[in-house]
Amino acid sequence: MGVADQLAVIPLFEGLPSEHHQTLARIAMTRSYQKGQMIFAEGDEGTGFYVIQSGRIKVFKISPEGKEQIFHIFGPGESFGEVAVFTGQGFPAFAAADAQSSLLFFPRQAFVALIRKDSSLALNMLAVLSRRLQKFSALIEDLSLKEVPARLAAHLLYLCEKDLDANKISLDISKGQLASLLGTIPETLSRIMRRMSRQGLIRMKGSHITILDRQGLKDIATEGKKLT
Amino acid sequence: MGVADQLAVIPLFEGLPSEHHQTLARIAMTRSYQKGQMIFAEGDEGTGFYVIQSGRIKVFKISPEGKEQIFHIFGPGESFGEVAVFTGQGFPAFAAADAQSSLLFFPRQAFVALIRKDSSLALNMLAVLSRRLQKFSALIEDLSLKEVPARLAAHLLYLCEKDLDANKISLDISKGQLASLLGTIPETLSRIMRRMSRQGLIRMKGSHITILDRQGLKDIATEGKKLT
DNA sequence: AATGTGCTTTGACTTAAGTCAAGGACAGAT
DNA sequence: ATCTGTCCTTGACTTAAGTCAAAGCACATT
Repeated sequence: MGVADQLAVIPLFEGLPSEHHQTLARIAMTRSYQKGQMIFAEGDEGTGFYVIQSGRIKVFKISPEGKEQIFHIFGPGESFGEVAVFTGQGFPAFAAADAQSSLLFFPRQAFVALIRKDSSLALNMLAVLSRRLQKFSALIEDLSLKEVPARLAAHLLYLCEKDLDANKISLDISKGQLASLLGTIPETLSRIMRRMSRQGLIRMKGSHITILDRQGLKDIATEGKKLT
Repeated sequence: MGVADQLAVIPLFEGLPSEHHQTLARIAMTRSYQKGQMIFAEGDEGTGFYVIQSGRIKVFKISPEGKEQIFHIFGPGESFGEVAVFTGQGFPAFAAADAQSSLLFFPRQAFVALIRKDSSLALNMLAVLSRRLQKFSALIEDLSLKEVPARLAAHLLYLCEKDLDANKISLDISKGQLASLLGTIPETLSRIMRRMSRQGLIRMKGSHITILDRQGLKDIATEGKKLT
């Protein structure tokens, strides 16, 4: 399968005329990254953006004391680094490979030229950014208005909807990373998970989590209901 | 001055051919709001977005316990509510008038049709959303990685750059609102301001703040330097 | 099986920030 | 000038969550 065919099925490029997929494929450059390798740093000049072919990328910030807040973990078919393309300023965060990854890099100039010609591409991009803004809103809300148990409960429910695996979740990231994604630290996460287990809300075995009381979690996630 | 001329000078519509300003003016509808009046609620269907002619609008969320987090306070020439236009889902937050305000409402369908025809408009909108994403990134970083004194210090420095009023700031929002914007509560804000005064970093008199030690504030905002 | 390295858990402690409740201060209305 | 409501400040207290340090586990490598 050629690059153009891969592009045709990812949301950002969906519904475009296939000659545009050809053009996109022509301007894209493949880049590979080892697990742990940095893709760009906060402040780096935004010379283009990336689409993930395979692997996993985390976008994050680090405090002066070294604490890390993960903004988002992206998987195949998703894009990142677009913001810098349109603001003309540097990247607002760090990006690093979370696993061996293969990315497509789209250089800024060429891509902007393309977007000028194809309003569907522009609209798709607007939809992608809008959805990201929505996610960020949710994260801001969580960080400032909810406590950690509520964030964790919401996240578990989200995972189990996504995987629609009935009630079983298998974490594909480490618990340390999950903590950072939820804006907390591993110790706190661990303690809260234990409390949830004790209360019969979940069962835990390594990276496998079973949801035992969906309603109970919902109450903690949305209502102000407390975890004892 | 007609609406079209007003539109010509706001960032979102800058650089467009003037016949497009005419068209935009034709699809826009003027709406007025009293101070305190709700413009839309979280979850409301996103039938269009708004541009501010005059007044001030706050976009915010509320926790089940009633605590409020302000996401952004928008002034004349700025737009809000765009996200719902492009995701097709409901508004992700609340919006209310913070003062008597006059807004231009752009209905979704008509606006999307326009954006399809004019790629400069699309690019402008991409820039606006990208910049917002950048702001949100900064807010997330602040909320999860920094403590309140650092957020306040950063905000004060930001205000005094914006107004470039040498070292004097006059808050145009209440301290309660400032607290909500910084993700905290009035009591905490008050205490931290007092500590900053004691340390000779700022002088406070009602809603007038003078920055006495810019470097000291910078150290607190960016370095992990503590406020005693 | 033994070793080591990197996660995860646990406990004891500290701390930033929130809650509750009581005064002040200030502005507009009377 | 006085009232009255709203916002701001202050103090005493509580609490969620972070820090530090020490085990415990688990998996991969030798």
